[in-house]
Amino acid sequence: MLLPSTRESLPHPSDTHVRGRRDNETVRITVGDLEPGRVGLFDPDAGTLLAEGRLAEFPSLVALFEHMRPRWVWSDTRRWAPLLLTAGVRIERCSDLRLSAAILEWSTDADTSRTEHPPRPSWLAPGPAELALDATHAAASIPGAAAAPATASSADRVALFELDELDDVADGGPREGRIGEASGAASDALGRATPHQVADEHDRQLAIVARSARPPRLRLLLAAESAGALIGAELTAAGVPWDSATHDRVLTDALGPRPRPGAKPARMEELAAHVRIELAAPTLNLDSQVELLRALRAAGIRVDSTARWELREHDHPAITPLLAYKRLARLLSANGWGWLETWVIGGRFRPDYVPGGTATGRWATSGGGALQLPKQVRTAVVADPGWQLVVADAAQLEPRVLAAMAGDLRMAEAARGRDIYQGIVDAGVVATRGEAKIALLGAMYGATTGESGRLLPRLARAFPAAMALVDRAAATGERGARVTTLLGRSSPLPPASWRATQARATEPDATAQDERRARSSARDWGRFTRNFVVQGTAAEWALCWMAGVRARLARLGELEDQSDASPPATAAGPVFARRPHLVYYLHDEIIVHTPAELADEVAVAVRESAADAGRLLFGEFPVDFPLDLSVVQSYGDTGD
DNA sequence: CAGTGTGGCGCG
DNA sequence: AAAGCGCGCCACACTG
Repeated sequence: MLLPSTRESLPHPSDTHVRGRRDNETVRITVGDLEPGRVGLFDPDAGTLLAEGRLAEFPSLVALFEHMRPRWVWSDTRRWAPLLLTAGVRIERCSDLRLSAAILEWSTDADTSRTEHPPRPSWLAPGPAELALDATHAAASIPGAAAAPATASSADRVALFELDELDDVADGGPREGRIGEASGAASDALGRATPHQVADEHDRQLAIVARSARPPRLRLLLAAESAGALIGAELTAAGVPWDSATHDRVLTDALGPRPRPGAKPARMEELAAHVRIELAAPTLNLDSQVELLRALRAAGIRVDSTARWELREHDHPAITPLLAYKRLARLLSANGWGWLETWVIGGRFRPDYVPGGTATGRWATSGGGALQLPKQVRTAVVADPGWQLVVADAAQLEPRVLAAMAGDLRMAEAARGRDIYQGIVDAGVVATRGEAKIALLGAMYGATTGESGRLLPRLARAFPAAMALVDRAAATGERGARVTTLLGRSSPLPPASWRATQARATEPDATAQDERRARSSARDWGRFTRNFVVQGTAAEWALCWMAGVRARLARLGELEDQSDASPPATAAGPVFARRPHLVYYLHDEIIVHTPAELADEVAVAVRESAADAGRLLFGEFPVDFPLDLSVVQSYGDTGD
């Protein structure tokens, strides 16, 4: 087992005197603030304060204990991990209580009715522990999951903060908004937690997990989520190796030389002039949708928007230069010289990752647009001298996840050892690879019309189990209930406005329009929950994959530390300068920056981790997760 | 004038 | 004409 959480580690021999602990127990150490500016490390199982010191001493205190390979338990990885990384201290594993609470808060797997003592209120979780809203949801998305006959007692529903600012929580209504998002008050509370409070919260969470219907799955999810949080902090610390000169060349080739502030690049001006002539609109500002739409219609081009997909359908001499202009405008505003100056410092792009930042468990980023790096500028991602990039993405991850979740053997068979879309063609389900792709995406996204909708029945006939899973998830969402991923992340409830719309349609004086609107919004939410179970479980696979890669890279790095075959990647910071390390993550794709002589071993580690992730989630179910993997100097050289 | 909403487009 | 999910960011347009 490679995932930090699931590997039981032996305490260092010299630690056995620290406390009488069985060898197979994982040591945990909680981290918190004792008073402003002072940090404490606490052993909750021995009840001992292990160490305390000034905030500046925190990394060296952690370093003192890391050889015991403890699980570091803290409120928020985004607060604590950067302090360690800038000081050159790497840890093996942690528990992020903020992210865990966000998952457990809605974990309908947790059954509070079976215990005399409901979980203690949390100073951490921003909402009431609504633990039993929909007993059937688990069965809807987890094969073989038993529905927990749980009802939340009112004691579970107390507001967890005794803070007036959180009135909206105290009413006990469903919380809306982003997963893992903390209010200002919550952030303050997080910052002030003592190591003892952190320990209490951890105990509370462990108790919820233990009472849940599927403790091993939730345990894996929380471990993976926490590993992800650590990786997110490490990705920022290491940064994406970025060659600004290459980026500048891309910009100059496309746009012309960098213009003075306020001016448009030469290529854009040329194209704009061209468009103005063709539209006979000499003063047209192409950046204004309003003006542009008016000018297009005045020129006899019947469009309802200025969107590219719509413009593309028209044959008019203004269209080609207009589309070229829009493409350049996008490049300039999203990833132009301004972006380069703001986001690339010292040869590294350091985006701010937000692990668990979306409803489905995918990550978000804030600033820099790291998850939207256009293919065009990926040539600027270049390994340091003597280093290489191992770029890998999981081929058709979501359909494979769906096949495995649903236990659909025929679909898994179509995927095994090949392109799943081709496999579907070979199985005689549809005629072409293109049709297979459209049909499968349509199944996961909830298409109803067009080519996709037309192909769905054939897919359903060939793969009834897979189709039934997503259809069930959609039906659950249409009822306004939650669905759950394989490991136990639950979807949010629809907003109050959604419920109001549904309620209105059932009133005696409801109009046809009320009913239509209710039906439409129910379908909308059903498409969300349909996709949630697949996208969310795929995100879980990716977290496990990445956690495995991280663990294996750490082992390679220990060896590499002894050698100096490659020059250090000093811009990667003190922890990673001589070790292969993750530098980029994009839903189903990773990049490892590695000393060149280790690239082949890294590639093996990445592949083995993918296989491990499949087994962690799906056991021996015969599904595979092949990777498209390349060892390159530049991200632009991967061939896709 | 700042704050908010929307269209458009990049990524998976 | 966006059929069909999840995001973030930019510029423009509108609101108060």
